[in-house]
Amino acid sequence: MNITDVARAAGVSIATVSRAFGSPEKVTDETRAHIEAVAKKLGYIPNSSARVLRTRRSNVLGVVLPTLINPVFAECLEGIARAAHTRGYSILPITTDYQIDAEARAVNLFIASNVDGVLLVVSNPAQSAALDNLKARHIPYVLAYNAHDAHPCVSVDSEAAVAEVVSWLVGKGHRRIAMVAGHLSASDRAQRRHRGYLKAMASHDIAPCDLIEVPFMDASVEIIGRHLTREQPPSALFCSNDLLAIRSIRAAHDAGLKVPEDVSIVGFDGIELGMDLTPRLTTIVQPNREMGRVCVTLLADGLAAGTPLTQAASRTLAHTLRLGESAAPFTDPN
Amino acid sequence: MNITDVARAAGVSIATVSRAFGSPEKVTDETRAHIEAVAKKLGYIPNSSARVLRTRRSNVLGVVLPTLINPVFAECLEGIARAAHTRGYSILPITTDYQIDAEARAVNLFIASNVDGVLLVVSNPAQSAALDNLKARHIPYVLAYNAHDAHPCVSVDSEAAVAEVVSWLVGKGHRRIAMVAGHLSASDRAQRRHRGYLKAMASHDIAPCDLIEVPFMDASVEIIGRHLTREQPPSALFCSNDLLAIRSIRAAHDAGLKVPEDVSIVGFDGIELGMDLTPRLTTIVQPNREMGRVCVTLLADGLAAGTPLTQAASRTLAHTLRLGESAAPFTDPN
DNA sequence: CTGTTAGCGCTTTCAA
DNA sequence: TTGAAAGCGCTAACAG
Repeated sequence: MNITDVARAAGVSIATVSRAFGSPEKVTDETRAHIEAVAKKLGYIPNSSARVLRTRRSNVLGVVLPTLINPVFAECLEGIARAAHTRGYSILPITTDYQIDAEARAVNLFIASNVDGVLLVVSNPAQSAALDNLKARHIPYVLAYNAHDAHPCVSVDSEAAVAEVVSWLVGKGHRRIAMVAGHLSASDRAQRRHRGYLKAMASHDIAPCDLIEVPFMDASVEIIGRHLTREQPPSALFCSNDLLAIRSIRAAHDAGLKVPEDVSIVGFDGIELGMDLTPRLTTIVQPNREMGRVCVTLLADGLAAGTPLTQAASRTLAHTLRLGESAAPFTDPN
Repeated sequence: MNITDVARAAGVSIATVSRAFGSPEKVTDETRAHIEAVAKKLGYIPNSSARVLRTRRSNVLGVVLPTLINPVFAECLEGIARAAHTRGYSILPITTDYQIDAEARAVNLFIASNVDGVLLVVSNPAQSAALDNLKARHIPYVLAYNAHDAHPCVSVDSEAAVAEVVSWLVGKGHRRIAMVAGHLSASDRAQRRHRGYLKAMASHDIAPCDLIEVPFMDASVEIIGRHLTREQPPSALFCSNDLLAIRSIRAAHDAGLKVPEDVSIVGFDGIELGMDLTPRLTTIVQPNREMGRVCVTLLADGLAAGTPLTQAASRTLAHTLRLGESAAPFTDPN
């Protein structure tokens, strides 16, 4: 079932069939209707491999994300999918599970697939074979959540956001505020947030606590628990993401501590689920869906205009501090 | 940068380059190494549109899921992605947001893309244009989470699972057990679970409560709350999925009820997050990743064997009841 | 407005 | 083992 079959059945040339589908305005309403009817009866669907091969355009955007288990990226992907669909693009999403070489593999697949543009969340934009490859081939790309001078990025001002939430905690009387993060080396996001934490603490003339680094998600509850039960435990935990905040709440509970009475816990990301949790998560909200939407817009507009996308296209989106129930004013346990 | 460039640079014919990539054994080790070196230097990546057009094989599996916001499907997709990668397939995932016509559109896209097989979670397998289309074109497909006689399906025994958790509640003294679900019409899963609930209640000679139907996720907390504060409120809530269970916990809290002391709440799905919540979710665990893996295996094996996939290939995977902290023995409030 | 035709990059006979 | 050449389905000149 191909264009030739349809042409024969409709009694027209393949060129006319092609036009009826690709540029309907170049064909009489009558013949177009006829061809559509015939095509429908035959169940004809144009072969996109052939079309892509011929036109060198796929109307596909490649998407590289760390994981979909973290709802942040699932939400972002929903935003991407919706915006892409609106603009006539399909998406080809790949998850890397935080493996850097998977980023490069994904990009190779995208190149083979003739994607028109790529949207990525990478580990380290400063040093990325995947990005080098895209740049060398002049394939338009945008980074989401990452922030780097040399690349077009859509992100929030992490340092400012962290400063905001840390200042809020300080304003509520907290002094022993510890930060919880995954491996800092796994993402520039965690590093930025950590830097924000250090700066914020310094700006309030408070000594930062040692970073609570959680190398494996499985062990996180246990590790956080150890820090909550040590001598002079923190009265507040700033978690690098909401998933860690959820686990911190669990760890507190296991340690016999009440949240927020005994320990305040704040997150970062603003996953939608956080609003339905008990206690509601206090967190920095990033506009995750919007983030995806803006990336697609940048890509699609650049593609439409034929202008290459550069770092100048970068956008910083607004974040908000969502006050939930997982953080409260400091109360002296003594 | 195409096969011709590489051939020229390597001083061989394009056929030899093609073989060096596609069937290395048909080429001398020496020439293969030479071609690989040249190709690498040139950054050559074979154009898959051309390959697919020529071979009519894409090594791509289409995947249709309702949404990735529900972690059940995100987890399943992780299983799919991993298994697909292992077997040399890429995946092309599409989310429908529970819109039936989006299922059909996705399948059309898959056909245009020459996918080798399709994995779906549909709304209603009994009546699905998407499935009809796949069947008519002899494209191998498997359903996940759905269960239907006429299609190859990978699922758990929902009715048995629901019976298990309801019996557990009854065994703990609960009698007023209500079920919470989204629109029943939106998925056969919810319908099956509801049927399981009715049967289980009947088997214990307990009158079922009216179904608490939650049409929109946004309003769910409020709606569930109304049911918890009515005259003779249920002492236990069986939720059709974990996301609803989380919202039910929220609703209970808002109504001034303690979970599980005042009301027991159980879910269905076994999302990984449930284990880290406070209280830990009591729920029926489906092997979500495994589900994805099995689907891919079925598809890939069928493709390798060249045998069409039929309902005979269906698999029922084992579920488990995970006892968390959100459900406890019934205590009379008086 | 419609038809003819070349060719996108690749795989695969068929011959050498 | 390698090369020459046909052709997968489609689009876009170009001609009429």
